[in-house]
Formats: sequence, structure tokens, C-alpha cells
Amino acid sequence: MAPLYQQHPIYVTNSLSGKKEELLPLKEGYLGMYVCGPTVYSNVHLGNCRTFLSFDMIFRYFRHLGYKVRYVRNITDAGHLENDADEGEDKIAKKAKLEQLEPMEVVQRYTVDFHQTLERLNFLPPSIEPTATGHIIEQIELIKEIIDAGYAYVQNGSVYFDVIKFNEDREYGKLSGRKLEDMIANTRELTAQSEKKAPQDFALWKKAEPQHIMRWPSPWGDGFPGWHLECTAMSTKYLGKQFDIHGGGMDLKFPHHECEIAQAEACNGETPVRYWLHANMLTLNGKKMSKSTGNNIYPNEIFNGSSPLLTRAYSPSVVRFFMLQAHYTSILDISESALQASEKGYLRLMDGLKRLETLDAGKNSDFDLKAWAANCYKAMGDDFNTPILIAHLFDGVKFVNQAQEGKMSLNASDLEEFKRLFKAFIFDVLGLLAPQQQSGNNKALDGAIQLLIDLRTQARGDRDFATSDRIRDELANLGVQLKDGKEGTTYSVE
RNA sequence: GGCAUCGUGGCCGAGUGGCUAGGCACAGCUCUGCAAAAGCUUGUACAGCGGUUCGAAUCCGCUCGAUGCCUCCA
Repeated sequence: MAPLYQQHPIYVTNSLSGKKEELLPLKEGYLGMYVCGPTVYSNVHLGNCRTFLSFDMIFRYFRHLGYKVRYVRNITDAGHLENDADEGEDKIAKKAKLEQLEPMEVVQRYTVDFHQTLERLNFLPPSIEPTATGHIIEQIELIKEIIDAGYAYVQNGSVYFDVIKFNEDREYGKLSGRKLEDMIANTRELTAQSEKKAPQDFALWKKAEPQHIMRWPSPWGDGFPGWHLECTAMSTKYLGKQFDIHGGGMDLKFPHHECEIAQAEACNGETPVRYWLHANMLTLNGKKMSKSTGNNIYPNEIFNGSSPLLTRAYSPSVVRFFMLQAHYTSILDISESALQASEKGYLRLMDGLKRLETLDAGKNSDFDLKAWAANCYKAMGDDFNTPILIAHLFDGVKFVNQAQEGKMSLNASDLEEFKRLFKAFIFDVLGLLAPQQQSGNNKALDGAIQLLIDLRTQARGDRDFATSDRIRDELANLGVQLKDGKEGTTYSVE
């Protein structure tokens, strides 16, 4: 049988063209994807997670279709300058001083936090997770190439990218829709005298002041790499001079990704990325979450209910489901009422799945499984439209519920196929977990509740409603909901 | 100020020219010993103004409002 990816085309919104284009890999059956990872100088907040979640879902769908994917997501551990002025302080070094830690200790702490958080949200690990500090040599080599190509200049032990020179030969600003002339016209007066030739120029290598802790030797003296260089160095190393997909948060479009394009084009003469994908922001109170402004919410605060913005806890899968109910290119605002609505929807979906597992096959099929499956794939193929996919999944739930009431049925082979696809979309593609998978499967609890259900059924048979209602209500108080159906009683735990 | 995006019913959120996703909430009905769960049914939309079109939430213009980027940020 032909691989799934041959049957299900994917159209993606390419930020470079601003249009939806069919995704055609450089090499059939293979995909290279690079996503800008976090800067590990503080705990990862939920906004960060949304971007990585979007690409986790995309990665999962590629894999589901049978693509062999090399997914590279870096860890920025070399620190960035605090501002564009010459007297910058390394972000990580600053934090280290604050907490009396070695810079690499800071990096380690927050890298671990990052991994733990993503694991709770059921992320798949990327194929390669390279660090900036592990690729200093590659970055230095890249700078040499850019200098040799004539697009960079050395100044007092630092190296800068010559944007104006580059723009004479190529185009700077094509990703973000900016024109260099406009940028020059709009530049504010520089407060400090700069060693850069033009304000638009950006650092490839910065000279380290004596007090700067994070430093490496280079042909231009001791220093550290510029902000945009690591991604070019690592994406080139692991995916090649040209690769299929580059992703990241919308806020990185300019200048970060613009500079990546410039750096790569400066040494390779060809544009590095065929499809640029940008995930939109998660907002809180209508504003972007940000480490620096403090407008943010941390995943753990949601999972354990400690956030002052919430009245109780919400599970990682609910958070995941909430985010996947919006398209990844749309801004999404988080609120408790939105989380609550998502939680109910998520539980309904999971209930449907549980019922599907116990469904008996009928003689014939009243459900157009082929059309349903085609719609699911079409939704995902249309720029990974998970909200539409979820809508189709709810159509599936509706069918399952009707089937359980004996109103509809599926024949044996269709039922098996339906189960397989339904689970594939929920678990493999969306990456959700069943509620019991999150709290640890508990055989003792299940047995105990089953016993109570049996006792209640017996009491109801004896018309001893005082006893039966007591069992039902007391369990409800404990967060266990009993559901009477045609085929007997099931339960769900909050 | 420049560039870009967005403004959908009570709430969240899909939808790029005609056939009006989905979830949550609300109401009625069925089922039930009563409920819950489930099913069925119904309602309230496309910021405003103007234009293009036989026809616009969807295209164009203007106005108002919000957000992102222009300094690190997913």
C-alpha cells in the first residue's frame, strides 16, 4: 500500500509568500524541520509551550503520515544581550549573578524544567536538540564564511553583519514585509555611539568585557556569538543548506528569522528554508505573555491549581485540548471559563472513546466511515486545522453514542477501522492522554467502584432507592459520576 | 510614526463569494423510580459605513477598536 503521505496532501501557510502552498518535501518521504527553542534563563511559561505544542502536533501528523522526519529544536543556552546597545549584559550571566550560580548551572536548571514541563504535556522529543554552546566552533566557522563573502566586518573584537551591503545584492526584509529604506528612515537617534556602521547591522560575534563570564576564544578575541547565529549554524549542520520547514513563534519573525535568512544567504547564495511556519501567540488578559513583563502563567500552576488566576487545577491534556481547539496561526486568549469549557469537551471526547471500545459490531454500517476519514485528513491537510479535526471527532462521538443506544451500527471491519483511526487522531496526532493515563491506572479503585455499582444496581432492582441514591450521591461528592445507560452503568472520575 | 495581523451568536472558536463547523452555556422534549449521562429539537452572529457582485462574514475602500513586531521574548 502506498504510504499515507501520498494519499493526503498538506497545504501550509508559508510566511515567506503569505500564501497557502502545497508542502512538497525536497526529498520524497523525508522532511527536515527546524524550530527555534527556548532561551533557558527562566521557567518556561504557557505561552512558550503553545508554540512548541503547535510544532509537536505538526511533527506528530507528519509521523502519522509516514514521513521520516528529522525534527531539530535547539536550546539557546549562550545567552543574549539585554539590549542592542554596545554595553550589553548577557541574559544568562545576569541571572547567574542574581542567584549566585554558575551560568551553566542556570542553563541546566531551566533546561530540566523545560523538559519536565513538555513531558507532562505529552510532547514527543525532537530528533535532535542541539545547544548553542555546543556549537561555538560551527558558529565561528560561519562567521568566517560571511566575512569572506564580504557581508560582515570586524570592529574592536566584534563582528557585525553588513545589512546594507547584503541588501544591495539580496533582499533583506522579505519575510516580515519590511523594506530596508523604510527601516533606515524610521530609525531613532542612537543614544550611545555605536561601533556598527548602520543601526540595522546585527552582531555575529561580540567581544566579551573582562567581567563577562560566558566567553570563548575566537579569531577576533574572546567573546560570544550573536543572537541569530546559532540557529543558522545548527540548522545548516543538521538539515543542510536548504531544508523544508523552519518554525517558531510569530514574535521571532523579525528580526530573528529575517537575520537567519540573511546569514544563510550570505554564505550559501540560496535561501535556506522552503516553508516558514509561524505559530501565533497565547495571550493572557488580551496581552501577550512575556517573561519580562510578568504577564504569564506557568504550566505547573495550572496542573496543580496554584495559579492565582484559577480556582482549581486543570490537567495537562485539558490544556493541550484547549490549545488545539484553536488554529495554530490564530491568537488564543486563555481564561478559566475557556479552560472549563474545554475540559468538558475533552471529557466528552474521552467518554466517547471509552464507549467506542465496548461497542459491538452490527450487520451493516450506518456511518460513512470513508467520508469521515477523508474529512479528518482533509482538515489536517489544510494547514493542520485541528479545530476542524476535533469537530469531526465530535461527530464520531455522536455516532458512538447513538450506536450504543442501538440506533446505529457499524459492521465488524468498519468498526475496527473506526476504532483504529479514532485513536490514531486522538492519541498519535493530537497527543492527548486518556484521563486515567494521567492519574495512573488504578485497578483497586476501579474494582471498588464496580462493586458499588453492582450493589446499587441490586438496590434499584429491589426498589430500595434510599440505598441506591445514597451510593450515587456519595460517589458524586467524591468526584465519581455514575452514568446509567442501556448497556449498564459506567462511571467517570473527575 | 512604520510594517503586519485581527474584530463571528451568552462564552470559546472554525469558516476566503451562494448550501451558515464544533465545544461550552441556555431552553423544550425523549429516556429514567427521580436524577445524571445520552439522544432529538430550537434560538440569538459575522465591529461600523460605503463600494464591487445576481449574491459577501468571506473581495475593495474608509472609520473605529484590539494585538504583534520595529530592543530580549514562543
